[in-house]
Amino acid sequence: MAKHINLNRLAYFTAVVETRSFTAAAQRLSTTKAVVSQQVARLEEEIGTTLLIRTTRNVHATEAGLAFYARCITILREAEDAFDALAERAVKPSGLLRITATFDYGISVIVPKIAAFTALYPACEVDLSLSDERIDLVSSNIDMAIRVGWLSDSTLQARRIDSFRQILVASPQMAPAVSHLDSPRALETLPFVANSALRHPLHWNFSHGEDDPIAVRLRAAVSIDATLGVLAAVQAGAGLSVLPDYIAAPLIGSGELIHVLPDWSLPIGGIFVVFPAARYRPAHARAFVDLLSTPAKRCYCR
Amino acid sequence: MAKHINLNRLAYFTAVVETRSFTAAAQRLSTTKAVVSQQVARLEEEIGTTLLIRTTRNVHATEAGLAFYARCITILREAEDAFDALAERAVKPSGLLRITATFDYGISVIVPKIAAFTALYPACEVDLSLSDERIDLVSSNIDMAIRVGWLSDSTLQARRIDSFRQILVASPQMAPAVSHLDSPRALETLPFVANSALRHPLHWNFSHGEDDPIAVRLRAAVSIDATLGVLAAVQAGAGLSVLPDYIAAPLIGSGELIHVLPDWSLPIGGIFVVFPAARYRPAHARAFVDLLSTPAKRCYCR
DNA sequence: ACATACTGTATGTATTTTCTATACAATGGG
DNA sequence: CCCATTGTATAGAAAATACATACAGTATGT
Repeated sequence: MAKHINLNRLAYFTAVVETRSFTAAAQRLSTTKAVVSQQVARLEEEIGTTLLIRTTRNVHATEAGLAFYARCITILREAEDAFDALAERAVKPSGLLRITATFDYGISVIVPKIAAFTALYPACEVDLSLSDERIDLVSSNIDMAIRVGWLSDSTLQARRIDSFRQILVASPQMAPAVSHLDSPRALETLPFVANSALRHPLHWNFSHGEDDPIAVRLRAAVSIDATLGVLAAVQAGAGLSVLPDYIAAPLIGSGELIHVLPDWSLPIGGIFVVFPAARYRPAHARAFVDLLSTPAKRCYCR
Repeated sequence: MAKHINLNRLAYFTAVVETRSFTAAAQRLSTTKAVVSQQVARLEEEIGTTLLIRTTRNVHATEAGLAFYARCITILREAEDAFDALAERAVKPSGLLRITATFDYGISVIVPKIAAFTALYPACEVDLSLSDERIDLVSSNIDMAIRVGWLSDSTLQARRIDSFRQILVASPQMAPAVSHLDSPRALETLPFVANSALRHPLHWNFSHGEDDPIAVRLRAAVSIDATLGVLAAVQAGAGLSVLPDYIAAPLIGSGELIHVLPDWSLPIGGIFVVFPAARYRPAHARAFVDLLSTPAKRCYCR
């Protein structure tokens, strides 16, 4: 068996056959005739067959050369098509985009974005997986994950696409107990719905203007490991809790929740999009991130 | 438009997809994993798309990579077929073999050889062009020419496959005039049929044993430019002439011609097969030359 | 839990291949 | 017969590839 086949030489050979000239072939390939001559010579050497008969004035293919040429052009045509298809895919978003996001942010922010995205790029399909677990992007073949809070795993490529405020809320039925509060200290005796998905569900730093933040340790009446569950508990009157603005703001606006201690603020969190460690991002992923990064016209608080 | 496509990288990529491992792919290609890694990385760089997602423990193709892989395997399969077809053609004689030969030698020697050749290689067809002219092998797309005598054109590749004696003959009806001759000198007054296809149709050097040859200049009663025409003239009694042994011997054996001055010999000529200046000879041409070179069991003179 | 073996990648160097820039022999046209 | 043009040859430069090794990360086996 021959060592290895060098497919790159096929292009030189076909160019010579088609132009019936080494010089013209060199021009078409924008190289020199010496290179074309050498490449074709090596091709013939590799396959041990004379493909072209050259005189100083004329070039034409042998019988074997003609048969080989016929195969070459289909091979080259197919290769070109394959590369073109990739290039098109790289430029024009298409195909299936697999996303994972947390329940809360996914439902309230990502789903509307996806709707806008598929309207913009009809060639794209989106598969959204809502889960608060940290799924392995590679083994699940996921193009991007939307993660809320603070990044822990640093091996993956991430990009901050948004930030969120955390808001202390209560149900309107608790208004009598919370509307007169003027310091976070007073919260320590009130029932609190803990979000056990957080790293420190009961420890909160409240800031007021330029003053130093006040660290408060709350008392968990209920612990739930999903933000939307916390919301339900709060709405059911189980206690106060902290919710991200993208959840709380609409409900505060509609009066379904009340903003407790509105002059005090909690740390700002980040929304990150995380990618598998791929060198080149597919076009649909790039396009979706662009859409995510465009400033939404939402203005939850204030 | 991208610079240039390097088709050689496709083999590396497909090997990784099929083995699901860079290491295994390297083994299959009998190279190192570092090379495979680099080649695939460059392929991805060239096309600007991530084809494979690698973790330290696992490799699998992206959506784009899978689509590209599907195209790659057909391309590689076709290329392999194309090269295999060439190799087979180089090994197993097949296809059309174009030969040109002189009328005389062609008819008396080549045609029987061709019959044997096509019987031996049923996949071969032979196109024999009988002509005493020196045809241009390249422009006529001829695989080999059988030439008789002495080579003049040295740019072509040639190989001596046979030699022939030249025999002074006459028709039996001239026997009274020639049977008593004992020296070539006596020929100068006899009618001679000149073969004007030769370079010096009337000038002949007769040798006798170890003596110096005797140069004789003959008188052309008739000039004909084809050996078979000369034969016909001789048989018609137009005069003496010199014929190659492969023509004369059978006729002498059957008594249709007589050998004049049988103790004197004329220069030995060569039979040459001439090829176009191709580096690699097609298999059917090689096989035919092999057949030509096998010593025929003919023994015309003596 | 921890050592281990194995993964893919990175790096530096050697080797091969390809390119560039000539010069050259051969050939056909004017 | 001169001259332009053909394909090839050659040497040196540049690039690509191969090789050997080292490394970081992670499954696996105990």
